[in-house]
Amino acid sequence: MSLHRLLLVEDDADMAAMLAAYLQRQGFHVARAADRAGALAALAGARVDLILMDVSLGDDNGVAICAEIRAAQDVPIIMVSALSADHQRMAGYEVGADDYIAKPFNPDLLLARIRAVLRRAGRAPSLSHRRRDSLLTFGGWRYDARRDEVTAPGGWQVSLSARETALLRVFLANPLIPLTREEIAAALDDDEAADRASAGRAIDMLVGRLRHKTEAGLIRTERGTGYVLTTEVTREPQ
Amino acid sequence: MSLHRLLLVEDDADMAAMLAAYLQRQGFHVARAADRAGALAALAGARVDLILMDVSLGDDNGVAICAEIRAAQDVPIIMVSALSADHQRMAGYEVGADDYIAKPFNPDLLLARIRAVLRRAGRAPSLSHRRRDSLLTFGGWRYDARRDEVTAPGGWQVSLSARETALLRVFLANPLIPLTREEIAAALDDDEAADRASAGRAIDMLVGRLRHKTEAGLIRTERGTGYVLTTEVTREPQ
DNA sequence: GACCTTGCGTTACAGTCTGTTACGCAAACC
DNA sequence: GGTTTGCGTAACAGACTGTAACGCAAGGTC
Repeated sequence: MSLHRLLLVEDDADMAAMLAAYLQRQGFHVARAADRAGALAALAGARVDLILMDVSLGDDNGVAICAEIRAAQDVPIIMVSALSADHQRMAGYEVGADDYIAKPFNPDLLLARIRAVLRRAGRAPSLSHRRRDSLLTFGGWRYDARRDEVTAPGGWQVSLSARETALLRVFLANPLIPLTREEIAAALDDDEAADRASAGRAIDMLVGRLRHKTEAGLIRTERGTGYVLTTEVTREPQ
Repeated sequence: MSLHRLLLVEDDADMAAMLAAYLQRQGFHVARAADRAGALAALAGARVDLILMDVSLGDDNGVAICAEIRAAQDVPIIMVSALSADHQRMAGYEVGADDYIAKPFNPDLLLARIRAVLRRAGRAPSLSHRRRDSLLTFGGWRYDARRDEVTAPGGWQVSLSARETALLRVFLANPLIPLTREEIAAALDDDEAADRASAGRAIDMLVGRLRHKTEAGLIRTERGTGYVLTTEVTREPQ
């Protein structure tokens, strides 16, 4: 595999130089740009495998540039911010960044994330799949597919197990539509085995647990049929 | 699995074009018809897995056409209406439509309903991203991504836990390349927690367990670095 | 309305999975 | 050869998840 080409978009010259040196030592080709114009020029000039972009770029807005690039090309982007404030973090996501890291960061962690994003980008299908529905809202609740985080209307985070999260995803993919236990089982196991699962009452238990953790009328029972998510699901409006 | 074939019956050319483009991008084959005659012709010409029909079609009545098609064939139908009035909705159901959606609709909701109807109709739904590298061989071993089955050279099946399977996938995606624990952790959690995981020795344990179950020199230790899969990985010609 | 049947919610429980800790061996370094 | 560092392994504990059992509630029948 040839070397990966990173484009570093950073207006702080010292930081940019340090990062570039570090990344080159780690085996990457590194191009640098300080502003929007430079970034677009670099993108036009050569193949770029991944962009590392500072959120705050003097006059320019990194988030806006990220969205602009995203709209035109399919280049993975990692946003870098000096602020770890949460709203900034969210802003990075909405725009379609593949990952986010806050300064000051652990160089090894940055490296791990770069490699993870590159690896994910290499297997394109899952990437676009995740980006599409990464932030969903339903009845005041939020689900962040990227981090598998569920947030209650009050802002409290609810921790779900792997299977509960998978179940929630099934419901979110089929809002307002009654689902039979067989359908749920098939969707969960991503394969057959629906017959086996439909025999027992594992789905009932799973729904019960999810319902208990969300403790709202989110999931209603359709007696004799199955279960329904009672709310619409929209992509993050905010 | 071949793509699902949708027939779009819609007399508004702009709406039809937009919907068709969207659905094609989502991985469906889309045929279009603007009226009753066109719809029947399309049905006669090729297999159709699902019909998306506007209720109001100029001179023609979508409800009547729906009933007509229903009487002749067993094709799932989703009715689309510009009116969200409930009696209309009921009319759509009575006529034999499988579902109903009101314009303007959320594209994701439409997609979810299409998938739900297709699933209920007994046609295999599910994601295609697993299919890509479904059969991998490495050093005499085989991994079937579709069934998550691992087969030893002798033909014996080895059962791996979810996490062990995920780890194996990471190695298979990076054959002959030494991976640090941080990289492995990042790839496994598909996100951060690389910092947390790198502290403990969970990865060591995981590798140890996988190594024990495969009990071969498949995974070698790179002292001071991490682990490597020692074999090439090839895609099975099926 | 009284009674019965069926379906579901809930609790208890057990098996499995997975990360942490501790200990000992092996490799590298002096 | 002695010491240090890194890793393999066993033991353990906590979490996750499916099964079984019990009881309540919704519908159905009279």
